[in-house]
Amino acid sequence: MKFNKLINLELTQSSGQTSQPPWVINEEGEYQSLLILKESPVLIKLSQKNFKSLNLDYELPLNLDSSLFNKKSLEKEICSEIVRIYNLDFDLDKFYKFLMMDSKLIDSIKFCNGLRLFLAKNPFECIISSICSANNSINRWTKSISQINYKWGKEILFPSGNFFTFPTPSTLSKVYENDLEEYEALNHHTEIECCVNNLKSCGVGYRAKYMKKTSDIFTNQLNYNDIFKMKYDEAFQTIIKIPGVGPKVADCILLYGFGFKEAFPSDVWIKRIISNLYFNGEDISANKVRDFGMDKFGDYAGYAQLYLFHYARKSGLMDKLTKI
DNA sequence: ATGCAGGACAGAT
DNA sequence: ATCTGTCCTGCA
Repeated sequence: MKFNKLINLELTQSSGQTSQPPWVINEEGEYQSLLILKESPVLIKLSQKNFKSLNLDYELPLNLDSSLFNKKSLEKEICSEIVRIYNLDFDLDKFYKFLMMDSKLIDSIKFCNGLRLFLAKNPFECIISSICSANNSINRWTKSISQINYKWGKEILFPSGNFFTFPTPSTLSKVYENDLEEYEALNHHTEIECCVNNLKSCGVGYRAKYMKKTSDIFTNQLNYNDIFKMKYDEAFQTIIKIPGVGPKVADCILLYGFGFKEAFPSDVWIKRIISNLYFNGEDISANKVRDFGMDKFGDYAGYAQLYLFHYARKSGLMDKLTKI
């Protein structure tokens, strides 16, 4: 299958969006991920020769009776899910015309050409990823999330290898928080050094308890599907009550997990960039940056944040701002 | 080796 | 309402 849309897959994958860690690259250079669809779990393989199109191949699980499903409707489902995750229906050319109206933003187009939103395949994975990303580096939170995925996800066998679903809120809520808790629960029947079946062993640090509490809330109180039905403000007020979720993480969850494109996640980098471009380098609060971004960019706020961040990163603007 | 980067939060103003 | 110190880990 093929999608004729402008997209830079590599850039989109590596841009640090907190929906999920980057997909796994195989020997052929394809980006692979397990998707759970109504018809069946499928292993997706994406590749591209140039930024004008995206090629899709897929595999079904081993030991699956292929007479049980309809190939046509499965492929239709796969396509609409890929269009959704990579936001392929978003009109990038129109967005670029919008950026061109601001002389400070024009350069971002050539640095970020084909960069798209990378939306969650699973909102809960995005919630946990976003909590993990707080006060953390991209490299570290993606490794932690991958470990959580294979330690407590359900394994599914494909011809190309084995992949794991992301654990459910219920499963994650029951995982030990740290090695000591695990050690006690096992009545000391093992060395504490061997206790790695716990959240902290994934390198999440003090975020372990936030993740456990959050998992419990989504098991017993909150259905994340309700968030999709809300308006942005209500969704923000709901999600910011989650432990480990402040304004920045809430906006990441709303943007990458639920597709609220009017969200403008304001971290220190966005703050430095906005301050440098629009406030003469003056020190402004994260809240003011958020208000400014949402007001200036409207429904393009999420994309503007993405483009500003990577433009600054690639153009060397960030290095310049760090040295101040 | 110590110091620092990165948001949320509790406690204080 | 706004500020300060603390939380954990990986990397200079």
